[in-house]
Amino acid sequence: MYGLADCNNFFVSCERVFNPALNGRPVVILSNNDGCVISRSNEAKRIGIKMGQPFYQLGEMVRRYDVAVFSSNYVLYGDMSQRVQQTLRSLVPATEVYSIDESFLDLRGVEDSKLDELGHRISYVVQRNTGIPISVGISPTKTLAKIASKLCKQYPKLRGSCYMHRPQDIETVLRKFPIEDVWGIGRRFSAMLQSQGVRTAWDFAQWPVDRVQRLMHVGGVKTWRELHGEPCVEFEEVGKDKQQITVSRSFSKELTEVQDIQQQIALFTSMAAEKLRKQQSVCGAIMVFLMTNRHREDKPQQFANRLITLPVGTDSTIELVNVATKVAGALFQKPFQYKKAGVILSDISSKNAVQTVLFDEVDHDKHDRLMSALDAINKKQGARSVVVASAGFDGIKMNRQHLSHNYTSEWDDILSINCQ
DNA sequence: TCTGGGGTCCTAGGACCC
DNA sequence: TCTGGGGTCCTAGGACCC
Repeated sequence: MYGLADCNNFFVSCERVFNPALNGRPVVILSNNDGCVISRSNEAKRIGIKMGQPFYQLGEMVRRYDVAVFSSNYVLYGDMSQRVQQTLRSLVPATEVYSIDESFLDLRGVEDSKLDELGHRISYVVQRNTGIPISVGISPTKTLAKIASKLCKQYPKLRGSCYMHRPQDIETVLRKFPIEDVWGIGRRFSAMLQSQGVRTAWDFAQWPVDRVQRLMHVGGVKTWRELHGEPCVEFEEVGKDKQQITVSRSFSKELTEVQDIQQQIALFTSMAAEKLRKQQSVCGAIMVFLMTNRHREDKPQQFANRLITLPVGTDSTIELVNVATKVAGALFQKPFQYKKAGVILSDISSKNAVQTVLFDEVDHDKHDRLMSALDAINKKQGARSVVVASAGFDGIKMNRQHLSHNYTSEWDDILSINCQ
């Protein structure tokens, strides 16, 4: 049996833990740059605020319904996520962290007769220890466990956990479960299936498998088999290293000066290199991209990007920033106004397997020592205490007008709460 | 005025090899 | 008239996830 523990309205729930006055009110959390709604309380869903909706489109609603609005505070959410994961680990044999607000639970070895009780215990203890409400689904496959956990959100009488295992129960649920809500069925396949008369997970499960293979390839077949109770998506306990590391942002205002672009690219590259060193990897290639505002049809559009292959795999901020800022300078063109930019590190491999070259122009040992010192200082003194000069001290040109406190990590914030 | 960010996997097609 | 066969590797793009 697989379990899935999914935090309810996670970002909203994190804000509510430290600000209980938000309970009962519509609450929304905005994406970076205060752009779109990315988390909603049930009250916010009820008054019709959509996932991904641009914030400015809410207009009058915010006042009319007294909606509480927050910029996303990833320092806080990341920390709360750790607490939830830690609690989960203490309750089951193994967990697989799937995203910031979801973990799969390995329940092999747990007696079937105890699963229902265990699910409810997990839900209760996580809420008690962290303040975060969660929905636990338990079923023979990951896809079915996801469906079971969604049922909890729909039916409060399940009290936070749903153990769905009897074939007749699974059939009853699948017959009502909308196809577009099934894990692995996205917008495109959902539209295709709807056009073929498939409305529910059950309708889809009735298709012959070769038809699924023909129209939806291996991914579709996996989903189909999982709905039939045959596990196809394995449990993966150990966190794998990233094969690709991206840092990109939209800017609050379009950038039109090459120096500004280069400074932002230098900063993004530093952040990406830091992530790379954290997983003890090196990258063999770096891509830089600049893009204009795709929503402004009245202005000239550009998506400029270039991939640079490095002679030797590296994790040095200095080396990567050098390459990236040069590329950014070359990509930049005058009439365009850039709204977003980013870097992608790829061809990632383990640091202790670096291929050297005969005529290496960079003293990698020296860079290693410098990077270790830099990471150590920034860990102790706070992120970006020491930066490469080209990244500047201004940070990212981003809007965050509704930011909450870093309740779990910043002493100053805690003091300011006590003073209120 | 205003519209997020970061990933993975799979497939098709081209380049290249013998 | 008529132009092999079978691989591998790489990349771009499309699908999906949160």
